[in-house]
Amino acid sequence: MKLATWNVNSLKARLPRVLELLDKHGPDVLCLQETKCEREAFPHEALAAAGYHAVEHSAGRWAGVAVAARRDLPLEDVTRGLSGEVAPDEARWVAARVDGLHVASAYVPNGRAVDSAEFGRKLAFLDAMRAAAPALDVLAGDLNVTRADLDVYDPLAFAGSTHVTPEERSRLEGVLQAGLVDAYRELHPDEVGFTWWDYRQGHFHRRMGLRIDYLLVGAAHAPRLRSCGIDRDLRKGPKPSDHAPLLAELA
DNA sequence: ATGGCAGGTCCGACCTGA
Repeated sequence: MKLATWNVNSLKARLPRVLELLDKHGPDVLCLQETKCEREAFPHEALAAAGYHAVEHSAGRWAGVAVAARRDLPLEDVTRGLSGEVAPDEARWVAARVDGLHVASAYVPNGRAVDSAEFGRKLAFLDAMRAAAPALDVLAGDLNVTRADLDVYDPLAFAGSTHVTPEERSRLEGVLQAGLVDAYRELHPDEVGFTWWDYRQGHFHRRMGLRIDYLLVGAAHAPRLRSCGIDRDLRKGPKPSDHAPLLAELA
């Protein structure tokens, strides 16, 4: 079973690259974040032509998430929105049962600044994810938290910023303690695995990134993990997202 | 020290992202 997750920063702008990913990797399940489209504008037809179908939770110009799957894998028990989240209309969570697995696609709020109201809402979203985690087999998405300093290109430069604080990191650990395993870190304990790079100043080519996208799998599935990696090639080329997709394979 | 890129939308600056 091939799993993938990608923050596409507009599904409309990124549709050619998403189709490229499907053709190149043929994942069974692809979780998407920042689709940034109205529900009516979701490109179901283009995905169908590529052999996929999808369920989405959309909020127009901001956020938006989806779970896509190979056409022969039904998407059942769809849940839009995360129980306990502060702003359910922001479309940051969609979950479905695929091939017996309960899969969620998550886009955690950015948090803006540590002293902002948005930061408290980010922590609340992470707490709500912890509560939902025990019922999940796969929690994939842009969690907007670096798990450790290894996941930050310059920890000193990020001191005092969001994405690196003990408050955020302890909540991410809480999600893992609820029964999930960080697939990339499980297979690559010491490797840098950035998934996001600022568009500006050539950060991507200077390898100045963050690891903020995750594939978390239920602890019972961890022994089935065969590979997990980031496809940097999809961060290159025409009109890339500022995130690269993260992929994993379960035996 | 500042802004730098790319997406969206109120089509022209402004907001958001991380």
